[in-house]
Amino acid sequence: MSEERPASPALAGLNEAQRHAVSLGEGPVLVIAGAGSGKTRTLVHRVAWLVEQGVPPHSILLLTFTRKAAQEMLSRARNLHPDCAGVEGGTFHSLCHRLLRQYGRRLELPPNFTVLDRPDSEQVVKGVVEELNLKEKGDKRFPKARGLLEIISKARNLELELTEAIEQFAGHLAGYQDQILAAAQGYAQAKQAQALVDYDDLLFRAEEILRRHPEVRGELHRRWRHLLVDEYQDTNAVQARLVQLLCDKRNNVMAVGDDAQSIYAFRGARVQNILEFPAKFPGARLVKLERNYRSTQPILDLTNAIIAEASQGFAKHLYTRQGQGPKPELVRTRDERGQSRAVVERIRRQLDAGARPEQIAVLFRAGNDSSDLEIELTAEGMPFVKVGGLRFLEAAHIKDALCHLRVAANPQDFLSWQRVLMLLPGYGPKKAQAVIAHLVQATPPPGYAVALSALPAALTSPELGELAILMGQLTAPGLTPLEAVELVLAYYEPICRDAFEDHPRRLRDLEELPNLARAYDNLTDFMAEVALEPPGARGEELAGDRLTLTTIHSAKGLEWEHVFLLWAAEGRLPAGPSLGDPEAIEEERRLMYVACTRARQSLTLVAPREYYLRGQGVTPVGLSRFLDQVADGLLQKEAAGPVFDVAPPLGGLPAIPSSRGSQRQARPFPVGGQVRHATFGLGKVMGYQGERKILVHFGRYGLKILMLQFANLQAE
DNA sequence: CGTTTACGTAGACTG
DNA sequence: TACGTAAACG
Repeated sequence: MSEERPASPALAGLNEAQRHAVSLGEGPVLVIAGAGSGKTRTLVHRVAWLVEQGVPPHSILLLTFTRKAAQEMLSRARNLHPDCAGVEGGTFHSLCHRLLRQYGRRLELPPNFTVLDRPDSEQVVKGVVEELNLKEKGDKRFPKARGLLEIISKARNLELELTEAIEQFAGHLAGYQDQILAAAQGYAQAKQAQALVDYDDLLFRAEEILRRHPEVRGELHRRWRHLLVDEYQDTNAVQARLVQLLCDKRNNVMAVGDDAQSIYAFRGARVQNILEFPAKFPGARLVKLERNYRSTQPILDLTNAIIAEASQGFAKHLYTRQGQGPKPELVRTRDERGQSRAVVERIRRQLDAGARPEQIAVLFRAGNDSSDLEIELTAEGMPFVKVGGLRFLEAAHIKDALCHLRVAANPQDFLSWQRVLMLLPGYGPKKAQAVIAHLVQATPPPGYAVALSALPAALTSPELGELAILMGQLTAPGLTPLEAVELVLAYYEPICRDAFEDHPRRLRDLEELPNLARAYDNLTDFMAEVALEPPGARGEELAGDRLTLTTIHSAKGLEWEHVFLLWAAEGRLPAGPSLGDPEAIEEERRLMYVACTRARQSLTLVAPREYYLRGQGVTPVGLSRFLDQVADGLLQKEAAGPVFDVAPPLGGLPAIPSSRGSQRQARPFPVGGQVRHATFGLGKVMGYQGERKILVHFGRYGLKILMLQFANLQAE
């Protein structure tokens, strides 16, 4: 590198374009940062540079896509200039949350409001549907709470009338329009009545405050003089307006992003925000970062070719001085099993060649696209972490525990009350509702604990007495979140033990809660932070020495030495539902681009020639159009060896040729017999898959394919 | 008898 | 995992 060494640490070690962006003076700036072009580095140095220039750290606000990203950037900035410790950072949602706590009273929102996550919102919607009797008995086609919420949320995010959203995204539900409208209205009312706020509300209500209250705006303008926004390509319309509202006349805003990596249109993100930035902020300076520091030239050649076909966006062409490496490899396999085996085989080779597991990732479009591979990896004894699956916070047992804290923080949160009450033996929906009806009459805390002990005899029980005691303890003044969590765990652990067969694992999860709570000094803050950005699923800390399996969405911003992409096939990437819609196809293209640009050294794209489609049986599928359009020379095309192309015997389950692993006894359990599994409990043997896998149907968990070697089944 | 609980089965993208 | 239905509970 030929860059000179400036005296300023904030300008050290940057290339020319980066240094230019970092050291621009006042006024709006748009940084178009190609994949791997040092976007984060640029933001970090910009923060440090501003501080070096004498800008007070607390007057700088850094908005990022995840809280973790903000923390990482600020900690790196601190290394450049210690005063950066005072810089404020977070996500749009966390910012709005803070604003609502502080100024929410102006919208008649009490400061102890509860933030609803997705499943919470579904519960509320479900309650509304029941209460308003929107669904006719036995109507199977009536949309589920999840579907209703999807439309409601989509309409809000895209800022459409609900009727339009139905028409556009759920034409098949047109017949239910009135019910959907009523559900949406009831949902809004329920939220208002119980001081509940969902993710969308956080943004819209914060905007409302800023719009309606110039004095708040003024206060914030005096507080934050410089605004930096990361991942601008994934902001939605409200977020873009929030940025404008947060800027005063000087428009000291730096937006950083890559229009080629916009992959959240499905939830309202607008690529247009970044494309329109120069128009919205007159005088904006545009800086393009096109030098890539991540990937080898052959990988960049491919990704450039993929994105070159995109229909709109800032023209840019990434280049690197990283030098050469292997061409991206395209592997066609017969079917999904072949895909899994091809990937396992190659990973094995890479590990043998000295690669570290944490430097290898397997990417895919949808959460379930990796299920077969997961079986294969488990069979081979290759440990992995899966990112983008169920969130820690959404696991039933974690929610159970947290709901106790939530009612302590916000006694009006009847949704959480319901959950808390239904954990008691003998309390189902009806009885819980009856108890809540009494609570509604009571005065807020400490009256709630009292009200619980003053219920009519028919509604009480010894267990409810325990709960009343707990609630009394939780509402004690000056209780720290840590103490509160300990109290709840002491109460909840026995319940968890009774409720779940796999309680050992769940209890281990629960042990994490005190650790999380330790960092907060009041309960309301703790609850809000946990709801807004749940701590990574278990595994995040265990990630060392393991492969990563992740959805492309969750891989955003990350990189690995070796990257595999599963299902580079029509119908998967691009995904089936997108096929009819040109804009959706463009987003799929960007997904392919994001996936491929995660790779540093090697990139392997796998595409089975057929897949199983529910209802249609085995269907042949073509190579993803995004790879088909690309010049031949860019890919190393490889058919997987014959071992991957073994045809499954017709009419039966495919037998897997197994090379490793010792079989003790071929089929130790009779088909149709009962077996017991430590986690899944009692199940019925449905059959075998090859010599090593057994199919068992477990009542609660459905059909499972288990490795005989590891499953530890007991005949029953 | 109304409720709770247990059971069996269909259904799923992406945060 | 979630929902609808059927058995068991009180």
